[in-house]
Amino acid sequence: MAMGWQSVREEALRRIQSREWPPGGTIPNEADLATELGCARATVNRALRDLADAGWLDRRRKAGTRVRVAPERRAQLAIPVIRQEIETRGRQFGFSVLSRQHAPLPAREQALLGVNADGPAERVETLYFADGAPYAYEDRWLWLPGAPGFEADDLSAQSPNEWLVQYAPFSHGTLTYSAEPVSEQAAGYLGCAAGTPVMVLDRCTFGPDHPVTAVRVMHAPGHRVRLEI
Amino acid sequence: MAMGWQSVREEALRRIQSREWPPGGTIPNEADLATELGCARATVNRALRDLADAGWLDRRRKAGTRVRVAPERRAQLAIPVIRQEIETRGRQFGFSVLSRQHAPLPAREQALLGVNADGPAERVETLYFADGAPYAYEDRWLWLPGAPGFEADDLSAQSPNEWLVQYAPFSHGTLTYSAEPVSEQAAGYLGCAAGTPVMVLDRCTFGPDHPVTAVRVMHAPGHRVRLEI
DNA sequence: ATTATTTTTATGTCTATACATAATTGAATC
DNA sequence: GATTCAATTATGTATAGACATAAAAATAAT
Repeated sequence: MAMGWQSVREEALRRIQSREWPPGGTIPNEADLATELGCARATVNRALRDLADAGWLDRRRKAGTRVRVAPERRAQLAIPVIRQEIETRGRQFGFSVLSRQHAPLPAREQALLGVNADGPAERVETLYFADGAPYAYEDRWLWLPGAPGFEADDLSAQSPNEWLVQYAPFSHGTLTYSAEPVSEQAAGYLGCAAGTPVMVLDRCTFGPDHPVTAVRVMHAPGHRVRLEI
Repeated sequence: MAMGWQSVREEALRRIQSREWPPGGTIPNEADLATELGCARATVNRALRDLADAGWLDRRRKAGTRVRVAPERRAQLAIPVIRQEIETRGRQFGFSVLSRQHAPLPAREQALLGVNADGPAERVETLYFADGAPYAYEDRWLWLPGAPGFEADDLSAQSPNEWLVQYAPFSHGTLTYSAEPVSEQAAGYLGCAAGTPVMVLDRCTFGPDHPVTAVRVMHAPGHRVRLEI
């Protein structure tokens, strides 16, 4: 009857979903399960640890393992890299840098990035296309010390979006989606009426120590953000 | 120098982020690393497996372990349970069931859930409040065979949202966010002008075998969806 | 009754060893 | 050169055993 950890995981998940192990209840300990299933405790441990990571179980030393009443379900969203987003749908990717200039960080971006005004910064406005049609308008502020080499790149080969993925990949940050009426300016770029509801993504990116960039992406009307659970 | 797997993970991540192990490059094999760091291969294995799960490394048998060029960063979104969403911000949760009736599944929901029209279904409209102010309007369709017991509940104690979390927790599904002009009816409930841009969440939930529910949630203007990476 | 202390226990982790498996490498063959 | 097949190798997994650790439970002291 020897089982691998994946089989143990399956069996345990089956018992959870069938309520053989009811929500909130304590399940048998690792040693007993190992005996019952005919495998080593380490194998059971790996399976149960995996289920705990996935949010099905709660484990605490001595207290034992219990079935989560409301399994913590997390939806995962792959970080949007616009080129990928477009090309995986079989459409032609394109972009055009609308403007690029050095300028002091506006107050809003200073606050988002937690930087003082004095650092050198650059603003880049970019329009992205899918099959030639406007896909998104991006207004990006870079804190230059956080993105060394960006200044020198002419962005002819790759978009700012891709540049950052390639040269400043080791970062964390936050994404915030909201629904807003599109600004008059962005409406012009996106080819829609001003005030049309659009998905706006505000994204802040930080390197290990320093802030890197704050971006506002206004998607063309109809854009959807899809997550799986 | 003996290190636990977490220290090994830290050290490996440090080498990746410092480019001591450059993007695209192959890193030393587990056995060598174990020797270098003074621990067992299993410990290194666990650390590297974890980094691979997190998207930093690519591992293939025989081919070895290499550093991902563009680390796959995923943002995680906790599944929105409206009560939690509101209460974690220190606001008072409330809800009111606007309507509840049996009706055949409309074509749109049939398609979303992959069900034929014949099954019994129920529609529930709910308005959610935060500190007494409208927070979201929910239009939910339930496929009753997938939610046994729902019909009998009078929803006085808990909202449909919570009912499902509690009684049909073992599910998967999809979430789709979009920005749309609010319908005239929903605008009335939410207390805003018709056509105002709002975040709309379409959510389909499936049990292990059967569909359960299709929901459309229209959030009050200004709603934000925040993800961390 | 309350508090402090010890014991118990289930999970967390590490180790050495072994074998399994996928995939590359290289040799043998056509 | 192309194809087939075997050898090699790095990761994947399983195991028994050991000790660590957190926290509950039991006990002792106040």
